[in-house]
Amino acid sequence: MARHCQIKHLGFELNVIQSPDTPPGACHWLSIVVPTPAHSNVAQTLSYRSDRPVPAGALVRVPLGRREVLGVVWQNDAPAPVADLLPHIRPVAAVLDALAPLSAEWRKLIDFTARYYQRALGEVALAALPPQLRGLSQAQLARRLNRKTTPAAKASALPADGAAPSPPLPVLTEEQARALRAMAREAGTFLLHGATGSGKTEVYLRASADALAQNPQAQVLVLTPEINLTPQLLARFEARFVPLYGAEAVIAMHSALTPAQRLNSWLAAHTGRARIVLGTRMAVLASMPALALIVVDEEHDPSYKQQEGARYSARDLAVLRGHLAGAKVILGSATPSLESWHQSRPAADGDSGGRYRRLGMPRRVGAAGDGTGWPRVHCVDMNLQPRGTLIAAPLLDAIAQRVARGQQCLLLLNRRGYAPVLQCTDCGWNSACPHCSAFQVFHKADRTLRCHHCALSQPVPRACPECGNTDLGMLGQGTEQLEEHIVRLLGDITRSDGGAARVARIDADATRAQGALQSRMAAMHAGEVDVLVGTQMIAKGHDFRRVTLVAAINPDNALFSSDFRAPERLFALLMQAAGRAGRDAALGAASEMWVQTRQSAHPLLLALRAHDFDGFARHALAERQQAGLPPFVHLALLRAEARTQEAAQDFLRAASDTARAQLAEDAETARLLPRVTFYPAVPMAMPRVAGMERAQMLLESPSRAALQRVLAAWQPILHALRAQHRGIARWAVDVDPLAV
DNA sequence: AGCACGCCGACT
DNA sequence: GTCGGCGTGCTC
Repeated sequence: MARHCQIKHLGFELNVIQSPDTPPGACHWLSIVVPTPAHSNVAQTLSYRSDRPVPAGALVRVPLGRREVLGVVWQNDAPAPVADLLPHIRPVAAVLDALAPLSAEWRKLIDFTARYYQRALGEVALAALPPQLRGLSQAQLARRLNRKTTPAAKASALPADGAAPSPPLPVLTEEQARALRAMAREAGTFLLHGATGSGKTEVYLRASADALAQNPQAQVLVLTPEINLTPQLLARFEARFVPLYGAEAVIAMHSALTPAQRLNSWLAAHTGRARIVLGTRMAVLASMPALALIVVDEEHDPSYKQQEGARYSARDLAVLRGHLAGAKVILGSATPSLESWHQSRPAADGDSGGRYRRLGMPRRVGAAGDGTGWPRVHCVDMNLQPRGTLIAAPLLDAIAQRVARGQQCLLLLNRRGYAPVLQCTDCGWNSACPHCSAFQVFHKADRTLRCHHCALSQPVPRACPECGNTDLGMLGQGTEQLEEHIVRLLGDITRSDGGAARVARIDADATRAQGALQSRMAAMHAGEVDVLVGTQMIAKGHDFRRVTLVAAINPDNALFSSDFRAPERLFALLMQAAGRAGRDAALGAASEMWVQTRQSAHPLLLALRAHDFDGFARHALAERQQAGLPPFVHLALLRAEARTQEAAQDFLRAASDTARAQLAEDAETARLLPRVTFYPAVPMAMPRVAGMERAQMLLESPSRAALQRVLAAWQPILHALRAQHRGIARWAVDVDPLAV
């Protein structure tokens, strides 16, 4: 082969020296990644040949079975495949050489992601590319690229000569300046712990400006939990950088884009035309050849963890990617995840400290004197309220006063619908979903019973389906009922302008229609709403300048959840919600946060009252350490779905037994076994969804590496076992699961 | 995942 | 006699 290639390179026609088992013209063996699903037995890369050299990272179209698919060259001039495979090797169909190859750094990132989260390389690689790229031929791609660089597009994309002077930048607070100086001094990952209103976004903007100014190619990646909840972040980046670098320089990347927009965004990032990519978790895998800075806003947000397919944490991958690319990483939050908090602990005696550098900004911008401009927290003890109270009298009073003064209120209730359960007062029938271990929720707006876990939706029965009793009762309260309730209670309250109080609701039901969320948010901003009722959707991202009262109506569930992260999430939600009140420092001191609870002495609520994240984190981390939970141990889950709970658990038990037996046989893996605990298979917290029984098994280890090695060795065992357990509909490994 | 091939019921 | 149900099996 080598001789053949060498001579061909000199321009000779050398078909004569080909032996019968050598395909004509083939002299470059390529390992190529193709879109193979996680649960397939296809190898990670497939071998193809090409008669001309193809660089690693190149996008190619290759035949796969009857189809032609998009692939990425993982290794060029790979060693010749084993002899019995040779006759099956097919040639590459086309090389999309209009595009620069994907960088080695990107390939390393994808490779790590696939291995760490136990998925097929091809699945991860192709999922990171825009779907439209799969269907594009070489010619179509070339046309697309040309269209993007027409003179007209170029002219409009570039800032005008002698552009209007950009508005003056805000003066930095001492804390902001200090944080920026610290980031400028060293490389690595920073945890920016900044109170709501302390000006974290301005720090992101300045750090981005620095990175972009240092190198005319440099790119910045900004991750945000949900882009439609944080339009203000995108608006601020555009306002700051479009005048400097042109309209094409700031692009969005998220799943709500049309396929064409997604392709365009990806191409802009890949070619370097985009200097700033602002996106959701998917954007962490975008090709950005000159990445210099990654910002992860609200780094504690659970939506950074992908919940299907490759279940990666975009926040964790951002840190890794920063390391691979030599880019700085800023993790920003008012309530950091306990993982990041622990990872950023300062060095102390006997402890070399975490790998991140922690930077604090406790003060709100414009806070007067020594105050922090933080709202006061009131806890209402619901044990002292009449049974069934939805809004306690003192809270209602406070709301009425605010409304009369022309100020806005936010009421948080994390339950959609009117009532969570419908029940017969006679025979005990209730609205249990026939397909899920959950209740169908009563939605009054369209008179339906709806299960929030499967698609089931049916008209509300007029009478009990079991006994015919027409007296059906409701249990619990949701946002619809809260809205109705507050409208009635505020009926005789008039606003300062003499009008009636206006109530609006924002939750997944109220905002299903296209643009409904935006229009309701706009009405709120315009002051056309006095009281906004909603789920946690309203606690995130949006700054409502005139809100001076925020109330959590019934947050107690989270205090007793079986999910060990529930308290952390609740604290973040309440802290975030409190931050919505009085964003203007002038109003901040006059603002209030109300919490209705039966647990007013709970340490979490005491910490909230004192605005003491450090205290909460210290307490929560001590609990985690004692209970042997992350970040002090590493977890992985094996999940299985089957028609019966028994079948699902049988599979998990077999997986555990086989794994331990096989791992023990090999000296290399036997060493790891004592370091990894296999817990018994148990039903999931929600055991039945859409007619499928779900079970899971927890694996725990103090060593990430040991857990990884065991999981990797487990993979082929699981594939083989699946064939024996026919009842298993699906199985998946979840590394670093959010909830167990 | 696609997309085959492959072996058993109601129709032009 | 065919059209087609989706059960197993492969993809360099």
